[in-house]
Amino acid sequence: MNKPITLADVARRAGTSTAVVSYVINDGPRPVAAATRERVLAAAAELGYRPNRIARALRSRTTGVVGLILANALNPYFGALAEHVEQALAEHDRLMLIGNAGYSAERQRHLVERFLAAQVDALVIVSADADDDVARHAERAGVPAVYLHNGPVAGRAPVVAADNEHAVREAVAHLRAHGHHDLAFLAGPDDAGPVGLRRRTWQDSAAPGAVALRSTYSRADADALTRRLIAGGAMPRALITATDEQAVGVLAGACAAGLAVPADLAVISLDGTPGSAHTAPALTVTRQPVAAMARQAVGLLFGQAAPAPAPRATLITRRSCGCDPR
Amino acid sequence: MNKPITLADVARRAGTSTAVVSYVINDGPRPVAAATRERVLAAAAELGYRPNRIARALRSRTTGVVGLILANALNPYFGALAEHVEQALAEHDRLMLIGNAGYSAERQRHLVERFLAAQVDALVIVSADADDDVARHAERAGVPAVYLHNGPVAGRAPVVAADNEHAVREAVAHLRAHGHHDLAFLAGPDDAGPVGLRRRTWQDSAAPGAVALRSTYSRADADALTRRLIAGGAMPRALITATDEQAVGVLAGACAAGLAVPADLAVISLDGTPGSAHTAPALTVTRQPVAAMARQAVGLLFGQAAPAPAPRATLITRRSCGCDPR
DNA sequence: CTGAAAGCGCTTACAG
DNA sequence: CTGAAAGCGCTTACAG
Repeated sequence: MNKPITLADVARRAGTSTAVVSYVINDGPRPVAAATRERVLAAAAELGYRPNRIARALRSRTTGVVGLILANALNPYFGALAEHVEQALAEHDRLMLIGNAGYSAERQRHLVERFLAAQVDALVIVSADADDDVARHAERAGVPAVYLHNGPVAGRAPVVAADNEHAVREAVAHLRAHGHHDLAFLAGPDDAGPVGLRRRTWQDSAAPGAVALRSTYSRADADALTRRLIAGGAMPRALITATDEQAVGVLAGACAAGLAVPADLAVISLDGTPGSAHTAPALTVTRQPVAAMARQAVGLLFGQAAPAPAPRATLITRRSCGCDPR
Repeated sequence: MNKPITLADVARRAGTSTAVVSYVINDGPRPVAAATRERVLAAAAELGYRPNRIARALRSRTTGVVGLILANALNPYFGALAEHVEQALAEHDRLMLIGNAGYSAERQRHLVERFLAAQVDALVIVSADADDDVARHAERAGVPAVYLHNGPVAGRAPVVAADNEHAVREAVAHLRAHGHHDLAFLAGPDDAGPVGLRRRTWQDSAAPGAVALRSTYSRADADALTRRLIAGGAMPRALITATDEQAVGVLAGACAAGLAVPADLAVISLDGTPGSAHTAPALTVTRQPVAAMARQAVGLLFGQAAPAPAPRATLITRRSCGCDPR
């Protein structure tokens, strides 16, 4: 509660001006004599000086804070993305403000406004709605923005996404190698974003005539759908799920209905979150390169990375496709 | 990129002073004549004025930002907590800075310093290490802090936790009602924090002589432990797991080793995250009142809630204990 | 009810 | 290499 030490306090103690103290603390932009620098550093240390970032932000128009907007914070795939964004940001000595859109375009817009009002230096958007180019608001305010995983294709802001087609082709090839010819696909509620791309790739490469199964991205919905399909005798023998959350729901539904995975149903999921290694049975997945994606997005924000080729997922074979690691 | 509108711009346009504009924008602290207020509001709207929060923060020494430190952001239980904290904060019109300690006391200390330097108005700490009373640093800086779920018992900052003993007793009673006498317990790596309390409650109420099983809070570890126990013929018939992550690992290990849940092994977990409803088989849990906990913690920060009784978990029976909802 | 002005703690031309 | 000073955009006593 004791009043904080300011630059002026340090300057007084070191017998110099605030300008010089600032130069020492920030290592620039002007040189300082070695002896003076020592005195300043000593004074700062003795006083326990900590710069007031708010004052610095007001003056230099940069807060050191980046906003992350998440389509849905409770989905572990997005959680993993957030985690890697935080790490990449920490390496740039930036703090992360987080907001959860909960799959709502309106909440997403609201968050963008709030974050801009908070004077974030930049925005990373894992969009809840690829049709709504919210990055425009940031652009208008002169704040750089980048979409991660999902964003409007026609917008001005860059979109960092994985090579979704590649992942699907890996899954298709692997299931075929297991001898499956009819490959079903559990898509999202609509064909927006990366999941739409995954659905279309499956269609083109594996099942031109088939119609995709659909559910929301919640475990509950995929679980319920699975039970319904099994009850109606309409469950396919081999299934690719667009996301891990859906795969987990499928496993739950199959278990509840007494259907054996992989004996009666082979499953491959396309996210590959860490949790997929410990389902019952363990999920075969294409593991999306979330760390690389996060790093690329943050790099773009700090002008360090040129637009790079989309990172590719790796196929991780486990039990659910019919492989048996034992 | 066009230069932002300031208070002064609005004042000029409305033909008044910046003081009056400020009074209008903030609805106080001085009254303003209705006519003047109208002019100001009109000018602000026409200009598209948005207050600069940084300047406001420097002057009023309050940023509208609260820091949340998470023991481990990738654990869905903590994720759910974070989600509810964000919601409670949004209701108070506060933004949330988030940091992940990754179970490291050192990273946690570092985050506290970073957040204090960023001038957060308050701190919510889901502590990675109950022995390290990091809230003291905040207190010294005059920043209110509250621990959530886990924190030092002897510290000055309040700790908001659920009634852990109650949850354990519910689980014990339910397993007994299923006819189980020997109840094993999967605890954490040590007895710190809420999990320690859960372990001791199990010990006292169900198995005074027994020794608890232990693993870290990762699915991988609980999975591996389970396989080892099964391979060694040492798997108990009824198990309470301290956390959902461990329960999920147990289910995965049991499935991999061909052990049937609940026929050969009954399981109850003590977190009750949303995901527990869709495991294979579905987990019976005591659902911790995370929303109430988050709300209580945030309430304490804003001086709205007196220390309240610890919220209690509810038992949700599903398949893994031997109940069959069908 | 309103206005002129100080000041929050920094950064950065500018002058020396 | 260093210092005196302006100014970032607000809020808030203070005087009227």
